[in-house]
Order: sequence, then C-alpha cells, then structure tokens
Amino acid sequence: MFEEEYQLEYFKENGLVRKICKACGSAFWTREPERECCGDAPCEPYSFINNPVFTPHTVDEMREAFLSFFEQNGHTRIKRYPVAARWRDDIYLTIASIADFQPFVTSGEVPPPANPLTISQPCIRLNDLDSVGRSGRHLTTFEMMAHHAFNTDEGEIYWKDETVSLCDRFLASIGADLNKVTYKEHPWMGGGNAGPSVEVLIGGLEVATLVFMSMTKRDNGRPPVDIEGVPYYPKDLRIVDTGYGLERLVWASQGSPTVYDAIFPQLIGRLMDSSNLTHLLNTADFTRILALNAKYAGLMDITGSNLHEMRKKVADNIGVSYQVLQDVISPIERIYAIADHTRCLAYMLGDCIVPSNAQEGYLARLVLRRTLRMMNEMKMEENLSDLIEFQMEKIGLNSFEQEISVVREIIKNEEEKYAVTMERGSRIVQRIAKSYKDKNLPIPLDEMITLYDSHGIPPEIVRDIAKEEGAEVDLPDNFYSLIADVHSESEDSENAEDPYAAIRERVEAMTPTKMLYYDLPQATDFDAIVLDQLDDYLLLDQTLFYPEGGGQPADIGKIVSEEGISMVDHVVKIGSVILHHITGQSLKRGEHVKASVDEERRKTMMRHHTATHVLLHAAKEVLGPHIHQAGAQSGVASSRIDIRHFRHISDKELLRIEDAANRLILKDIPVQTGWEDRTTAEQKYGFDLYQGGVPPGARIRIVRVSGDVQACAGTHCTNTGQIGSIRIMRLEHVQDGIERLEFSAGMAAVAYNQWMEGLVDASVSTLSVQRDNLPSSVERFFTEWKEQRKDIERLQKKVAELEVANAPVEEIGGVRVMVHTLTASPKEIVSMATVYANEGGVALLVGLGDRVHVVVASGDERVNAGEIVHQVCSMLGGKGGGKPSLAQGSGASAEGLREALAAGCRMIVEQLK
RNA sequence: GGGCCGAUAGAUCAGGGGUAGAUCGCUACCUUGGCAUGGUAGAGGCCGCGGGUUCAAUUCCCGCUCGGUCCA
Repeated sequence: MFEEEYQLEYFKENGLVRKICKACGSAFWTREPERECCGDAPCEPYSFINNPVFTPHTVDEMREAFLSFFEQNGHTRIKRYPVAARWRDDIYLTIASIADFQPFVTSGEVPPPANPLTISQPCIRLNDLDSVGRSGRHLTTFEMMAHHAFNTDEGEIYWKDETVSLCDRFLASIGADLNKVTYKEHPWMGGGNAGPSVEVLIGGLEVATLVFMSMTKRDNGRPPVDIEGVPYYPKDLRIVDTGYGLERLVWASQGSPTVYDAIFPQLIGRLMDSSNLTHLLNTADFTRILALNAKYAGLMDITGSNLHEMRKKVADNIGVSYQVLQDVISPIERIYAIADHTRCLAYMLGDCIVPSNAQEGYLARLVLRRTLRMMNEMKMEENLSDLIEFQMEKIGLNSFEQEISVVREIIKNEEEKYAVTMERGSRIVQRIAKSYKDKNLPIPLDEMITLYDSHGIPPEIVRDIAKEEGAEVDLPDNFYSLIADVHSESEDSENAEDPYAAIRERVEAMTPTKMLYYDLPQATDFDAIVLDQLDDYLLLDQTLFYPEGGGQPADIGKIVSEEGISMVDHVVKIGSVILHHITGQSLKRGEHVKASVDEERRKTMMRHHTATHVLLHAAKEVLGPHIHQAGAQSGVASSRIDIRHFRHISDKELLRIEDAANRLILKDIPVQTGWEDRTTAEQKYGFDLYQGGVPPGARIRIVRVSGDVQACAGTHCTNTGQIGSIRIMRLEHVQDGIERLEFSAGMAAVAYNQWMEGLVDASVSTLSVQRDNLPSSVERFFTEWKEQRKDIERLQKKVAELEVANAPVEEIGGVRVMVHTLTASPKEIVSMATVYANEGGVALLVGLGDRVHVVVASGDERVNAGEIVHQVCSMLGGKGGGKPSLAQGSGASAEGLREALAAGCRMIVEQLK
C-alpha cells in the first residue's frame, strides 16, 4: 500500500536504499545496503542498553533539545494542552499531540495556532496498564514531542522530504549515528483518515513515527485511491503528524536497563529506599536481570501467558529458577509502576480531573487505587500525596491549573474512600469465604467476578482474605479478560442517527443566515426575506430566532406573511445556516415576512443563561478557585449547571452560593460579549474558556461576567441585574466529583417560590397550625403517631388476652380448642390466636371486617394450621395458607361461615385423634 | 453513558410471601469504694419512596431516589 509514496527524493539523495525485512517482510529504508532487518521489535533485539545511541540527556534536556531544534528550523513553540481532553467529546484523555488539534484544525475549519509548530504534549494511555513497570518500556504517561505542518493547496509548508530531513537532522543533533537509523514503511489508517507513514527506528527501538495524513473516506469529488477495497479521497488539508517519544529518546540516550531508570532516577532511588530494597541496586546480578528482562520484553507483548514465558526465558538465561526471578523482580516492577503512576496522577489531578465513579474521573480513580494497592503491597513508608506533589514539582507547579492544596485534599479523600471500600469488601469476602469453607468448596469464579465487578475487590485481595479464613479460591490466570468478556456481551454501542442528515447536504451550499440575535439581544420583531423552504424548514436571509445550542433551547415564535401566519416551534443551526421548523402556512421563495420571537420565553432563557455564569462565579467564590463547570442546560422553568468539586456541597455552602449569586445580581454588573479569534482567545484565557463546551468555528464568542470568561454562543442579559433573582432549587450529586445545581431565575424563580409557598400553605392548613410552627408540629405529630402506634399494639395485645380469657373453650383429647368469631382487625386476631397457641392450645378465629379474616394458630404438633385455614377459606370463597403453627387467609363474605367453621372444627378434631 | 450489587434498629448486617431478628452501641438496675468487666431488664423499626401481583408484600415484579462498583 502506498508503495510509490515512500520513494522520497530525500532518501535517494542521501543514499538510503529500500529493503525488505527478512523477519517480518516489511519494507524499510536504510543507509546500510547490507542490512537485512527492519530494526523493529520483535525482528531485532534492543542494542542500546548499556550502549547508548544518543549523547546522554535528561528528560528536560531532551525536551529542550527537541523544541529548540525545531524552533531554529522555523517552527513556533506551542504550550502543552491539558491531559484531560475537554475540548473533545469523543475521548477523555489526550492520547497524542494531534489530538490537540482535532477536530476543528484537522478538519480545516479552524486555522492552527501556528504553522508549522512544535510541541511536547503529555499524553495518557491506559490500554497497557498491566505491562507498565513490567516490560521496561510501557508508560501510562509519556510526552509526545511533535512537529506539525498543515498544508493546503494555497499554502504549502513542507511535506514528506522535509519531514524526514528534519527528523534526520534532529537525531544527528542529539548524537545519533544516522547509519543506524532505519525508516520502516507503515501505512496508517484511523478515524476515517489514512496516509503513508514511517516508523523511525534505532538500536531496536522505535523512537518516532512520521505520519502524512492526506486521505479521507469522505467523498470530496477528487479522484479516489483504492485502499483495501475502500475508496479514499485526497484531502484538501494535508497534515504532517509526527510523534517522537520523549521518554524513549532519553532512555536510548542513557542506555539504562529500563525506561523508568532513565526518566525517574531520583524517585526510584527514593522508593527503593523506603521499601528497603536499596541494597539491590548496585549489585551486578540485579542490573543484569533487569537488562535481560527489558531486552526480552522488547520482543513480545507482556500479557497473560506471555509474561510467564518471558520470565522463563530470562530465568534460563541467567540460571536461576522461575520463582527466584519472580521474587526478585516483582518488588522492583511495582516500584517502577508506582513511579509511573504517580506522574500520571500528577498530570491528571493537576489538570483538574477529579476522581470519580464515572467518565475521566474513573480513570483517575483506577490509577490512584492501583497505586495505593501497590504501595500497600510494598508496605512502603511513603505518602501518596507527597509522591504526587514531588512529581508535580518536577514538572513545574505553574504548568498546572489545580492548586496543590486541593490535589492533596482530593488524594486524602480518595484514600479514605478506598479504605472504606476495602473494609466493606473484606467483610463481604469473609462472609463468603466462611460459607464456602463450611461446604468445603473453593470460592467459585462467578463469586470472584461479582466481588470485583460489583464491589471493587480485586481477586488478589479476595485470595488473601480467604486464606486467612482458611478458604481456597478459584482464580484463573485470565481473570481480567473474563471480566472483559462479561462486559462485552452487554455492549451494544448504538450511534445516534443524525436527524438532519437528509437536510444537511442540501443546506451546505446555501447562503449563511445573518444572526441578528447577538447584536440585538433585546429585540423580538424583525423583517426578513424567505430564501427557501426545505420540507418544514424555512430559511431566511436574517433572523432573531436563536437556534438550539450551547445548552440553550431554541426560540419559538411566529412568522407573518401576506397569506397568513406560520408558527416556529423549533430552530436549528446547520453550518452557518439557520433553519426554522414551521407549522401552518407554507411560504414562497422571495416573500417578505414579518417575524416575532416569543418574548417572555426568550427573556427567561437569557436570564437563565446569564444566571448560569453568575452561579458558577458564586460557586468559585464560596468553594474555591478550583471550581469548574462540567456541563449546563438552560430551560424555561429551570436550568442546571454541573460543577466539578471533590466533596459534597453542604446545605450551608449552598445557601452561601445562593447569597453570593444574588449579590452579584444586585451589583448589576455589565455582561460583556464579543467575538475573538479562536487561537488568540485560547492563548489569552486558557482552556477554561471551554467550560461550557467547545463551539466550532475560527472565531468564537466570548462572554465575560465579572472576571469569568467563557466561550459561549448563548443569548445573554446585558447586565446581571436583569436576571432579577436566582433561586437554587435542588442539589444533586450526579457522580463523584460532579455536583448539579438546579436553579431558576427571574419570573421562574418567583413561580418556584410561589409553588413552594403553596406546599407550605397546604401543609399548614391540613395541620391547622401556624406557619412558624410547621416544623415543630410535624415533628410532634410524627412522634405522637409513633407513640400511638405502639399504644395501639399494646392495647391490641391486651384486648386479645381478654378475648382469649373470655372465649368459649372446648377440650378435645386434652388440648384446649377455641373457635370464635369477633369484630377485629387481622393483626389483632393474629396476636390473639398466638397468645392461645403459646399456651399449647389451638385457636380458630374469624375476624369480621371488610373481608372475613381467618386465623388458625396451633400449639399442638398434630394440628396443621395451614391445612385448616386452607379448607375454611376455600369454603368462604377465598384463599389462605401459612405455616403449620400459624396460618391466615380470608374469604370474600361471611356467607356460609357457620358451615366453614364447623368443617374447620371437624378437621381439628380429626387431627387431634 | 452502559452493566452489576445494595438500601431492614444509632452502627454492622442476617432473614424471608403468613406476629420483624442477631451482634455491638444506648438506658436503667444488680455486682464494685470507684473503674474495667460481668449479670438482668428495657427503649429503639413508615423493612428507602411510588405503583403492581396476591386472601396476604418488608419479602415477588415494575418505576423512582440514594449509595457502592466495574467498564467505555
């Protein structure tokens, strides 16, 4: 595929030749004509360990070397983006440098912040979590250094030859022998795009990938290229997407046994120290084991049985047993993993991810709990907060938005939560372990799965606790993949159909609609010319109707023409065209119309929308500067805003937020809105801008309310005073780390207050008490109700005893039998009969109420109450049953009661014989 | 966003279509000079909310709320 794409002038001019790898069959380019192998794992083992291929660099030195090299070569250096990819809704974490520019820059809709540019982007990938620490090369967090160029037909920056040339020159600048570098052809496809790509290899390690994104599946009318049967079309925008692994470059520059030793030298020493493993560090054997381990790990994926095999090979090679190797290497693997995970957490928490049971917060919790578990296993005398703070300081505290004190508090919370979960978990495990031990069975797999899946207790911990209880467990090696299977069964990812798909294409060519609502936020009436009508969607040359978007619903209203009136019930924006969904009169092209927006609704919407910003600001004031918006939805009767906070908001805090918000309203602060260039706005305000979501377009609308700046497309009041008032109606805990405030503003707040008043009034009048006394009266009524209920129970028992004492009794075969009909509730007669049965007698009681209730209690083994009730009730046209000692049931009417009781009596006599 | 588990006395939980239980804690009394402890008695439950099935629901079914957890 793309074979001709790799025939670069640069390769030819510099004497590189194309070869086919004898091991894997891939094509590659090299300066050494006699080379037979592509240089990639598993075709070639690592050769850089103890034999660096670059001049030694630390992480900071290497990053600086890269960025300044590309700066000197005409690239603009760009600040890193957060690791939480909040500008995208398809991924939680930033997984590559190009992710920073998706989707709007890569689609061509928005110009890049600079062109060409260079960046070192911290990325987080949790796919190979199990290999981290073990393989010697896997990391959860790595910096992808990149140089990107965005080429169009109008502006060519550079393409393949220059990209490879820059790569070569950079590698040479850090001391590489270019003869050792190979370029492996590696066609790339992803996300509907494709293009040629080369992997850059040295010393058996892939250090960079150079991707040339140039094709798309989307039909754009250009002549397509066939790739595996699918037509791909050349893109208008051709992107140079490179990725250099900072950590790998550093590793290869130092030749240490593992990548971890190269990038976390200080921390690993510190962790070894606190785990009492320092003595291992400087022994030759140990170093040799690690190096060998890494070398073999380089040749295979470290999953499941592979790990086992690799261990065996390494053990054979150094002449120790599998178990000895395992014992030596497990602790250090955990230390490597902890070093890695704490850096991952530093980025996550520093970039304002709050651990949670859902979404990106869950990923943070996953890593955090893993780290805590490993620290516990190592009995490490270190504190997780200190380790993460150390990592954050190493990276530079000013590169994080979150304050360190908040980070520490979050970690403390998580540690407590984890402890509670584990404690709850151990109790459950102990119980289960006991019950299986009693049956002399191991705890079965499905119990293990439930324990993990529903209670969060990892199987290793179950095993340990079970051992203490003396129970075995059934724990297969592929436990976690079994879990994955359980989940995959129920996973039906259904992609929501685009409801406007049919119209979308037809609209694309239409003239953009002039948006009047931003310039005239107070206006409601306007004149317009009908441009077209597609089905029920009307297009005008200009409009005041706000289309649905940015968490704000669409305006409604009417359009008046000479022929009649059309109602607008929904408005959407597709591209830059606004579509009015109308019912009633159809309209003709070119017609002049008068339109008006439902004023009250629009005003309510504006108040609610501005109130959202005010409330966020108030929350920041009360809870701290770390508060961020996680989502919002405006409505007519109420609106809601989700905010990130690591704790439950207390009732008191809620009141203070409401107070603060209303004070901001009373201050009558002007709301400033304006359009700004996207890229400059991002640089100016940071990614906090996108708290309310990411709007498309090269220019974005900026809304400022008292120091709070957001990109926001909604319609706003011009001053906070216009909101009138804000009333928080409800606080909901949507998920850990996200609190939802439901509120209303303006007249809607008044309506809510009135409704609440109504509730109070209704209660007050029912209880005939004064308003002020409502809470104390309710309290009094409730306690009285409880006391009286108890009194009733006591009295019923008394009555029962009296009834029993006075009831006619017959003695049959030495057993006292009572048959009696009375007016009493089921509960009463039950307790009556029980009193009797407790004295060894048999009672057949009938209570007359709405229904005929039959109870039999038997204090004699021979008499089966259930059978008798069954018989009596069926004769009464009802049903009943129960235990041999006590049974109850009922019949529909008292008709035939005499016969039924007689039959019951006969049965008792019969059974007593 | 989806799956799974759960909600019963102040706490931890058991139970199960037919009169709501255990342990700890609490209160009082006994034992002591006082405390720890031990003994006896007792108080404490809208069995989360709303529907349905049933003669009968705390128990079974459905919905909701809240909590936990796993996975995207």
